[in-house]
Amino acid sequence: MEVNKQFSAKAKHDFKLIQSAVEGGDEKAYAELMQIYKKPVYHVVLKMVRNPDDAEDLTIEAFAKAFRNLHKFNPEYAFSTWLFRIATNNCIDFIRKNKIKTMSIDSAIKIDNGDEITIDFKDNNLTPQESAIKNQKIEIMQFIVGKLPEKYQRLVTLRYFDELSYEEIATELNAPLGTVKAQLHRARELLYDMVKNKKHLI
DNA sequence: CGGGTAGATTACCATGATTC
DNA sequence: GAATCATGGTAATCTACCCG
Repeated sequence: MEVNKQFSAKAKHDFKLIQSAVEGGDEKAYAELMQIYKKPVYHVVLKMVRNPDDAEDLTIEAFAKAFRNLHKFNPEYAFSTWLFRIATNNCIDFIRKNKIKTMSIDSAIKIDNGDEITIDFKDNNLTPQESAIKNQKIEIMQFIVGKLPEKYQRLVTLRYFDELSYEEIATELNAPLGTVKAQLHRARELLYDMVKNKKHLI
């Protein structure tokens, strides 16, 4: 592990610790790294989640992840940079998870590929006209899909209206399969979101 | 039943945009 | 110019279903 000369003494010290941690399995080195960075990481995390309990958890998680992957650490960058990125990414994922959890309680949308598209609205302004709305579900569906970012429109159209397989879509769009899967997943996420917050529809 | 597979979800990370 | 947060790509993993 060659240390870049332009790093500060502090950063160099970090590298030493990392080295003895990862190569020598030195418990103390781990402890010291944690000691040094625990507070800063905690504060970063806390700012993102605005909840001390979650911040505690996420801080520990971040360290766990970082240490688990210490051998993959690229010494081209300062350790702090790397650590913070792990911490923030972890937070982002956490926040995402929570967002999903809190929605889809008062609204549900279901898409399956048997040519059936159903949308259920279940919130306070339930009216006798609700059934009428349901009759227009496909139109609504197309309307909502029309509001998606173009990228996703394409995906959703191919998948749910043209009924192509993931692989076919991947070929069609010349994109990796994993990308197609993830993007479609996100498109669905967006749809849920839109149905929930109807303001987005206008 | 079990293993094969399409599809769905999740983890991980990089980069971009925005704000301070 | 760093801090903060969003968005996106990729791959691994999980799940449900089918067919033998």
